[in-house]
Amino acid sequence: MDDRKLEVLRAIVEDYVSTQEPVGSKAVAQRHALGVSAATVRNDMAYLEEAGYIQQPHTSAGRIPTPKGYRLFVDRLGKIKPLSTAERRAVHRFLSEAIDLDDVVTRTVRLLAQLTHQVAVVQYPSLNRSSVRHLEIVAVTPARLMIVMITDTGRVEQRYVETPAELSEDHILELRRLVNEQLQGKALADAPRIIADLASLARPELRDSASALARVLLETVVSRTEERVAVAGAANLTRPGNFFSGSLRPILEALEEEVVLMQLLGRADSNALLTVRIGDENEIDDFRETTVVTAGYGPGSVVGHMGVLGPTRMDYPGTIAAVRAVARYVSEILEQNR
Amino acid sequence: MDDRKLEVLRAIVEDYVSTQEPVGSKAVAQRHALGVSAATVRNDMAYLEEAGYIQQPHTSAGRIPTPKGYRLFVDRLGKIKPLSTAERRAVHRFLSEAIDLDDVVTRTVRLLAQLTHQVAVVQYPSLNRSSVRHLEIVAVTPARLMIVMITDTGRVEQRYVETPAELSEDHILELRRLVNEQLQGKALADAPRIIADLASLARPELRDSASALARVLLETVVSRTEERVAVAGAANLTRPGNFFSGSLRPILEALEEEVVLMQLLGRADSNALLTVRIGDENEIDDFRETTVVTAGYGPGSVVGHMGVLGPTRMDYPGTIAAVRAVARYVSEILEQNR
DNA sequence: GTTTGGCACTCCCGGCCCGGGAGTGCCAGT
DNA sequence: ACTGGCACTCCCGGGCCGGGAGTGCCAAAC
Repeated sequence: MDDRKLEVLRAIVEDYVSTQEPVGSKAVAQRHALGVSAATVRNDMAYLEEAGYIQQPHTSAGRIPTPKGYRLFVDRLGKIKPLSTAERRAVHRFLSEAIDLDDVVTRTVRLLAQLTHQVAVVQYPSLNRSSVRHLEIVAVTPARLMIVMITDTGRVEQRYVETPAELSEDHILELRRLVNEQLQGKALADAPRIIADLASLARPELRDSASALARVLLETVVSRTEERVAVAGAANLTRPGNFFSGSLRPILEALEEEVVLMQLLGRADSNALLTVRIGDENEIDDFRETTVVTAGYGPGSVVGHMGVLGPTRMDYPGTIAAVRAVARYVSEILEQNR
Repeated sequence: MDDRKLEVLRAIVEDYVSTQEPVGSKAVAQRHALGVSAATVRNDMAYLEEAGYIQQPHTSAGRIPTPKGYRLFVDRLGKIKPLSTAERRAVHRFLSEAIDLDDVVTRTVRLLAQLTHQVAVVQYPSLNRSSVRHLEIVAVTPARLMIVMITDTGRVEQRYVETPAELSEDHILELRRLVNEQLQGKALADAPRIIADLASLARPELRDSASALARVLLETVVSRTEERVAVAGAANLTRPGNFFSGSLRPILEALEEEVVLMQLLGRADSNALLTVRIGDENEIDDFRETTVVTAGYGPGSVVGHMGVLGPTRMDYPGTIAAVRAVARYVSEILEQNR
């Protein structure tokens, strides 16, 4: 595979991304000073098509890249173009105004959508990668408690507990001390084990209440609300160029399914800095024409993922740069708030 | 205005809503046993058109209702059709599984979207219609506090406070007692007044910290995150019949703008049980072809609104019944959790 | 006076055809 | 190995046309 052939592929990808129209040999020869004629480009194109990097929508049309072609472009040809300093400054300013975790996530997802003109998805810090900062127990009525769990990433979870007996103010203080002694600073992944022993550590008269508490706590740390995600920029799906061959329907539906979104953001265990999944690499039927660019974020270690979702014909260098920059800055913020 | 003319209007609205196609005189005469011929119906139609209740998309097409026509239908003709018992049971089961306020809102908005096949919008309980259940103060570091406010509707707000001096465990206990004594059970609308005096009630050595705390508390109760809303069912915009004459773009954009959504849900001060705003009654340009059905909800008094948004050609009786039923049941749940 | 059947008229809609244009593949020449 | 030329293919948009649905009006009937 010739150097010039690679240049031709790059030209096709770049032109197609910016014009959204199949690109012909003449256009490539003229607009990118390759120093060869259109006929030569045609020969190279025939080769690239044979090799599966580009294709024709129909005979006698220009060429468009295949997923395989985009893959080669991303891996070997695209030079990531960093954000402008103005953009960079805007990111910093906008994110540093966030007042709490919810706000950080909300702002992040909007920012990503706006920077990339695509649909953005941000996962809330995953509970099983966080640790307990504090557990609070509040009496709502004498036999009804509210427990509030605050994690090191700033997530707050609350649950109600019905206790078998009425509890005095002192009892509550005691329970609060107990659970915090045991759980504070511990990783949530380890919490179930600790919680199992919780009741046995309480004084006999409190044991029943403690085990009711433990039951709800356990539910909280393995809760199904664990994987929350925020979405923004759905309107970008209707941008002229972002038109998907099918209808928007399945995409819009998928965007409301947490399960699907989590699948798109990637395995929870992946610690890769940045991932680009192109077309059918996504393994979900409705996303055959979709590219997903994701990055992990977190203070030190990865606690969640964020990403952007758009048509395979996207501006890869720009999108990758934006996702990476935002993920880095959010990580910094979480680091500071620890 | 003749009784039969009203029947003709009802027939037109019902047929148009179900078929999405202009309805002609023949269809009306046949399908709705009016006992008159098509020619007679034509005369009535001419009258209804003259009066502004229906219109022709073009000469020699059938008629479709105007917003004014829908309005008359809703006010005088539509008999609300209650949910089936199966639906009713599904609503109860689905909502009663909610584990916290967030979950209630999320489930509600999905339920509404699913029941009505439209876009659903639910406002979180408005802070200034709630009261304080409990305030929690947690030391993150000796000079950094986290305050968590829990309202009677179950909303949780958190903020960080940097204190001018390091505080001992006892100091924190004291501050916690102070703010709870002053604020517990008080309406948030009254809170600013109370907070203003907070610092003066603290012991001299805590006064600086108390006023730092008060500043953040004040910010919290008048916070701009006050009006949170949840949206679901955007995919329903792409249903065949829900096709808006323009593109989806402006609608999708509006759905991500809290300000616009709040405007659609209606003035915060409206206590009307149920509101239907048809077409240009919405006073927002992008929603000229949209109907919004909203209801207030809350334990006893209204603390927020929920609603459904769809094309003017919607199933009014069904939608109204669904919104009303869900709003009632959510109110019950909030009542129980108090 | 209201209702009805008849009838001419209007307008949309889908299918069809057609010419222009863009792009290709191939070939012979450099 | 590259280039210019050329015939070929196919999409696309515009224009044309006939069928069908629905109307408005009128004269006759109830």
